Amino acid sequence: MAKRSYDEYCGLAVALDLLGERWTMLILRELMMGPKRFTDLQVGLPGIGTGLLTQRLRELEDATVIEKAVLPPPAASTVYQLTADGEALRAPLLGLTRWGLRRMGTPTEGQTANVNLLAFAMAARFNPRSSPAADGIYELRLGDSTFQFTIADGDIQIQSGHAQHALAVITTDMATLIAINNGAATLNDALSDQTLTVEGDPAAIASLADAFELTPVDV
Amino acid sequence: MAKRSYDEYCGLAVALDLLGERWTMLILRELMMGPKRFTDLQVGLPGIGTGLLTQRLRELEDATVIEKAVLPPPAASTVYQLTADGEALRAPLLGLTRWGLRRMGTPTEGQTANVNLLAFAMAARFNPRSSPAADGIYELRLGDSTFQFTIADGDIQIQSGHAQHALAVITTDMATLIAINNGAATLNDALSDQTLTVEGDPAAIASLADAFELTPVDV
DNA sequence: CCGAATCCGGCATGATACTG
DNA sequence: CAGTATCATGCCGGATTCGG
Repeated sequence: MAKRSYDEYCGLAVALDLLGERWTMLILRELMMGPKRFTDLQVGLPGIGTGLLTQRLRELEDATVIEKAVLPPPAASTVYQLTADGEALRAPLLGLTRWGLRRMGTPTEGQTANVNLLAFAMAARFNPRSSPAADGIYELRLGDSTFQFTIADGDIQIQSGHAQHALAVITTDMATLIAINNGAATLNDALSDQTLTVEGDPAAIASLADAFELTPVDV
Repeated sequence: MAKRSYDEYCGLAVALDLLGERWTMLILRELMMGPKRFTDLQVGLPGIGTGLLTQRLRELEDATVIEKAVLPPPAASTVYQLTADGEALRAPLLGLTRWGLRRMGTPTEGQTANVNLLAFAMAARFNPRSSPAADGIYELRLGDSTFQFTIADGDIQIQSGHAQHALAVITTDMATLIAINNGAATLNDALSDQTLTVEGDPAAIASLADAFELTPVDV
């Protein structure tokens, strides 16, 4: 039984034949934050059935967009992770995410919001055409979770976990990030009432504000 | 009856709630080449039913991604065109297209290939990070069809129709573009057997080859 | 000829229960 | 934990029809 296809000699049609099915791009979003297990993916994608997740993972694996890997002992659990082909989707998917961000206000009743999604939203704000002044490694602490941002060469990478040699460590909470994201508060507001604090290079926050297209801050 | 939604506070999920349904992004691809009528869209999207096209157009219109416009007399036909919100999708969609291009070989039996799709594929090859040396307006003649490329500021626009003050006019045919796109031939090959010719600024072709990530040419 | 509504068979999806 | 099996539902694809 042949898969449904647009059957057009067009890059977009070919890409969508694989990525355009329901849930597929959101699975890749999850994996852009680092390797994940089957169950972790399920948690990050409320509403997907186990059967559909299995099918999507197999399609992506067959297309060499993701691959299975076995973590070293003692964990020894199998995880899914992006291949080089999958990594190449980071920029366009972040572009779509940037576009979607502008259409979001405050989370509505029933809308899932969690630290992972907010950290990802932050990463998507990064402007690939910003000056390289913001290049470097940063750590974001959001409630109990920690993320690492790596900015280099007009690209941004986000991983869950601690950063090794961060230029700056940013500590804040979900409510503050939501407010900054939808324009209800500025970075300056958050800095002055200490709902967002920065340790490390004080100049870093100014470069980041520029790269993330936030209102300029007083350093 | 509420529309199906991922219900996540995430830019990508919000974008896909609108754009992730079948055909939607391909409709936008069609409109990225200029305003089109209902029937022209149908022709460019083999397999879509009239009902589904109507529904998708309405969804996109309600979301202010596209809008209806009435052409001035004597044409006086209604066309669909991108709004500013829709234009903002150009870069991410071209990014997805670039990704898909690398997964295409020669057109398979039953796969639709036409001048519009090939011109679009060419536009998608453009590297937004290339040097501004290629900035300008170009005309591409492909069989009986003519397209205009406008390169400026790291963005490329493609429209069907003649260009006004083109730096160069490139004339070629579908077979040649397909071969160049999938690496079966180089630009140099095509230039030497005259299956691709350039009128105008001879330096333009070298800049274009760089911006489109083709093998360098001997000028 | 263009734009759109309706009907319907078939397939994709979502939810749940079950298994190694 | 990592899937497989099953089934009800609803979306999609194609044909037909209808008004401007």
